[in-house]
Amino acid sequence: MSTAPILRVAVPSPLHRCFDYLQPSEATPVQPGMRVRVPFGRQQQIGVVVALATGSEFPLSKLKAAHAVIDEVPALPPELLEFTCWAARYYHHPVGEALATALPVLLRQGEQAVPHQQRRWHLTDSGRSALESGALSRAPTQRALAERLAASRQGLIEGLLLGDTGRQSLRALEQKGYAAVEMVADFGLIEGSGGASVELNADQAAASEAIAAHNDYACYLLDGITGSGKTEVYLSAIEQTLARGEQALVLVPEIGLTPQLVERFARRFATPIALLHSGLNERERLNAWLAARSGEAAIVIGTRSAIFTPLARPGLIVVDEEHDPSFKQQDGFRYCARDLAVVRASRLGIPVVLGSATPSLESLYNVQRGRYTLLRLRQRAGGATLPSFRLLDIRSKTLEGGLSQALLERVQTELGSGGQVLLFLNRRGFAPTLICHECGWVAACSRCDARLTLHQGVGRLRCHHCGHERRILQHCPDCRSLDLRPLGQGTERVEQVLEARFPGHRVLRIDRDSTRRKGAMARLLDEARRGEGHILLGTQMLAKGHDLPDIGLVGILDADQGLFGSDFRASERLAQLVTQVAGRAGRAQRRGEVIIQTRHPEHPLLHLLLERGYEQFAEEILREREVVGLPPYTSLAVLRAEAVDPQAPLHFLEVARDHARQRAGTQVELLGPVPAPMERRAGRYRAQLLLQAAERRELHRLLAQWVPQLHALKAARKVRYSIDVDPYEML
DNA sequence: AGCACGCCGACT
DNA sequence: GTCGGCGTGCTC
Repeated sequence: MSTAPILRVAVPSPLHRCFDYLQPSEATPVQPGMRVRVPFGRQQQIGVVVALATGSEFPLSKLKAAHAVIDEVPALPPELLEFTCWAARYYHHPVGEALATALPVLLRQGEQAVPHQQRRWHLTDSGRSALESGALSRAPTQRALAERLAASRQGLIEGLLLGDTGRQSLRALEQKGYAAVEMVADFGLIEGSGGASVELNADQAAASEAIAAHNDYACYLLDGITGSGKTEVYLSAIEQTLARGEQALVLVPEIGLTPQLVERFARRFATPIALLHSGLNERERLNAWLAARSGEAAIVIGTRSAIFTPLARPGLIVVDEEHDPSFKQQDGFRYCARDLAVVRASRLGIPVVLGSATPSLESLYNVQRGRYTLLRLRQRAGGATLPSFRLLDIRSKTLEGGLSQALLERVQTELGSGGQVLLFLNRRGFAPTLICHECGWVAACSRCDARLTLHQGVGRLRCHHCGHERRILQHCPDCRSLDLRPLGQGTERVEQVLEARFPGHRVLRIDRDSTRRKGAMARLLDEARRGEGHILLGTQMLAKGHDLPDIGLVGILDADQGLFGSDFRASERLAQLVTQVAGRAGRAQRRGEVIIQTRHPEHPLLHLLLERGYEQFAEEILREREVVGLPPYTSLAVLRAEAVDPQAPLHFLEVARDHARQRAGTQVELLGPVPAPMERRAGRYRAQLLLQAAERRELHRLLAQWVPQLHALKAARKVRYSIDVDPYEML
């Protein structure tokens, strides 16, 4: 005799465990991955059945029954369910919350997992003969409708068939039995036209063949300098995936999912493509998700969270710009989609391609270790040469809007010869500081340990850390002086200076402020591509793989921010930024030039990067990381805490640290706690405790015991805390 | 995280 | 006399 199984349910709550339930009374067969509505405390929750069990640690008599089973088929297929649970364990995040993040919001809220339905009309056989016999000649509207239906093979969606009128005529056709309606799923997919195909160069062909050589798990690092045509390799590999009848999942950075990229895919493949990005509403997101799950979508392109897309016939995963920090989620469930892509591919037994012109140190390390296979693209399309580099010492130089005279003159000659210029400054706004010239008072944020940035365009002072905003002051609150001056350079201010200095030329400013409105970015880039003699001025947004016009001169206004960051990844990021921005220079016949302004022209890292290139630079930084024992040679985790009370975070972290000490061997080092580099943010004090281990295994052994117990500590009640495994930023 | 229970201050 | 502050404990 078999008893009904017990449902092990992950409920969205910050608790690191599952809850057991009895099956609901109507005995639907329950499978893992199905959603259930369950009583939880005094509330109701929607949870996911993680497993079926024969017993429970909890007294059987106290088990409650689930209210209802929502799905007939598991919302999460077994592979995705197990993968997500694995990720929750790896990042030490509560399973219920991890599963909730993996599900589209509508499914989290209990909606049925069905795509949007549309009414599709087609002509019946009798309708066809009626049309041929001319029976509709006296009803012109009906006749027109019937003719349009006759011309379409699969029938027409009602919205497309009808304008404002014609509804009655359509009903008439239906009543006569000439037209019939059916409900069809509308996944909102893009239908590629296909056709366009490009001849690959030798490097590209070799890379694409390597990827397609066998279809087991293998991880490839596609290291291709800017303009070497990485996308063509992806497309070619995907082509072979599709030819096997399998699906491809493509992950791109947040800013990388541009209409140009989508067009490129659509022009290449005559297949349905699903997009998953932040611009979708919840219904569209669910539709795309379902299209991937059903296999309706052959290609799925999405940002970070798309790594949790169910796939009916997975065949290949691609991660474009794999070094991009936006693959790491910075709050809640702090996963890294690039790392998870490798894990998922391995579990699925399919290849994964990580592509970048500036690979992350982690990936290069994995190549050295023989875990990844390196594929190199060394030729630039169209035979374009790499730009030349020049360091410009700006110590004791007069700057005009952050530009030295030497750089300004170079801009002048470049524009004079009809070339375009790209200037890079990683600081938006007009000026990063407003200072009183009389007494030295500076405008500071009342809620953060930070200065307010002056935004002259909107006439406000803004905190870039908490969003706090105020009017621009007319006089100093300390000494009443009217002499308040902006100090330092932001893109807004440089824009003004450039406009005054080069009146005949268009300055296109591209930063978060100028591209906030929908489509603004596309319009600016469009103008840049069409025009001549433009100056492009922007923040790091410009460095992220957009299709830019040929640039004759690239200027980096201030390289020093990246040279002395508090974060151990600062130099890696600077090198990636410089290399990516420089990659915009000289793509066509002419050799471009990159000028880097610095107050540290002797800095060895800058020289290494400019003289030997990114790869050598990366090798050197890797050696340094090995010597000082930083990732990827060690594993890190950070426990962060914040509270309004200034003492509470440090106190909690001390208690937590002592708690960990009791169960940590000598294998895991506990460093700190220390206040965060910017201690107060949005009115809360922040601190962090660093955990470091030579063996990832040891770190995880400790975290697995320790993290679930933290919530029971008294000191935890007074703070908000989070655990970050493999942190990207130590802020 | 929610949500309730429970035990001490200023008010219709 | 109550309404309500947030400390503490629980969720199968």
